[in-house]
Amino acid sequence: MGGPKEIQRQTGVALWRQIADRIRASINHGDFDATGMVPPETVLAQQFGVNRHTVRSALAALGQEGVVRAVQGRGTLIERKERLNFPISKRTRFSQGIGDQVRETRGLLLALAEEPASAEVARWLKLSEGTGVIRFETLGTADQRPVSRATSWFPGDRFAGIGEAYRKTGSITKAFREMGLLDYIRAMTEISAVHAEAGDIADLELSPGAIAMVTRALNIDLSGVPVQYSISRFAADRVQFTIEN
Amino acid sequence: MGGPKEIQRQTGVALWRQIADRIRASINHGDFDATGMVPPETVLAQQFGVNRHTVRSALAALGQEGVVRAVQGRGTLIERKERLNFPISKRTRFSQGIGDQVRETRGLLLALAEEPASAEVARWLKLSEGTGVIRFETLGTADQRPVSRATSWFPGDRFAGIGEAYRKTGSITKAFREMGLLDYIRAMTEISAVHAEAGDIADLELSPGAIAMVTRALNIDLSGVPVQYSISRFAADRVQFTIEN
DNA sequence: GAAAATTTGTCCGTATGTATT
DNA sequence: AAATACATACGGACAAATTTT
Repeated sequence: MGGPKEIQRQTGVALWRQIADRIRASINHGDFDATGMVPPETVLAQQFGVNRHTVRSALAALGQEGVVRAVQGRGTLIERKERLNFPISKRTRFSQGIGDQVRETRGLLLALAEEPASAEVARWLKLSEGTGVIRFETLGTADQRPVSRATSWFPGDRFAGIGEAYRKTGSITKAFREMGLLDYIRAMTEISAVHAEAGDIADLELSPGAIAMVTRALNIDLSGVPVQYSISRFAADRVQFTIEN
Repeated sequence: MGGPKEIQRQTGVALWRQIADRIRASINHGDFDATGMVPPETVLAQQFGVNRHTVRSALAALGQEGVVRAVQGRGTLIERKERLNFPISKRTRFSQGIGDQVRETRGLLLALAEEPASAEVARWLKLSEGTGVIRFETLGTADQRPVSRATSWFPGDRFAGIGEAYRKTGSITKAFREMGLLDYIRAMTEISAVHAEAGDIADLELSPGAIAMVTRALNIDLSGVPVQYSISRFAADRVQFTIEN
């Protein structure tokens, strides 16, 4: 396909938008399946008979959609996506819910600290502000792909040593069990969506402009005492949530 | 603040990124509260000592974040955002949940049609594929701002005439009541986030690159019979969802 | 391992179109 | 009608990252 593709000027539809639509269609049609990449910008520019910058605008739009991901020096990769489903219920656990969808799930402890509770953390954990809490920074992966980046807080007195337990097991549920907490309940989950920030892009291997779904969740024990408050940031193009009532 | 602002070249951080960060900071600092708008691109370009296109890259990034919204011929408006909270539970209803957060909520019926059920709709409503269903296209607004754009399907035989009832009342709950269905339950809700498509941008008054949260939900009556399946698209920067267990 | 080629990223400059004031 | 302001498109130059030679 050497000749210039049929895109039209002065129609009220911007060239970059027409080109983006055509490239998306080609991707969906499987034209680039051999390489998994879009042709170089210079090649596309020549094929469409436009300036390279116009092609870049088109690819930028597709990047925002999550259809492609540009890598400097390498090329523009086509993103394949299968979404993991996270069921949210009283029994919500990270690894359990998606256990049947992937081969391997892991929780990696990035950082662990003991600190005084902020006003927000204290409110959710029903502690006095400044009480000692344990903070986890964890990365959730499924099949070697990062899926979520979470910050969790636990009451410090009750769960001293939970860091070790988590390192050993790679699971909050199992760590709780080692600490004598046999069961817990998801009391509240809040979900919103934002544009990925620099930290998300690094931790979750996202492209700039990607979407992060942010959840704030509270877990309580069977007598209603808060045991974990966490803020998680998910790679939006790799997950969805379901609530079954 | 007349002179050129301090942005640095050759630091490994792109000029447009530095400028975006500075403009965001100025907005948060309230520097532009008088007009509610960012200064014109040409002015910013001069202030920062860069080309207008570099400023445009910065503003485009802020547009993606939802911080600003450019309007051709007018200027670049600063977006104020207060997020509406949508509780999701067995008793989930659009207007009820957010009733205490806004002064006025409305549901507007954009389109109404009777059609044969697609495979997907039939599966959720537990009908045979091709059975007659009623399709609603509705726009949800809160305080004159569009919040959600929903497509809903109802079993055609049971709810013939529901369009009229909805037009009169502006509420699904009340329309159901007029049809003799006094109560219903939210059985399932699925939440994901995507980049807004052209339709979202038009209906929800979003900027290109904004985020849409997509929910798929099923309502059933008290004996478990499906009464409504709907796919809704929310302006992500105006909403959040909470699940209370 | 080093050099060259390839490919995307950033920035500037200019011109013209389109929408609003 | 004119001025203002954003939108699109082109052209060039160089930087940065990766792959190939």
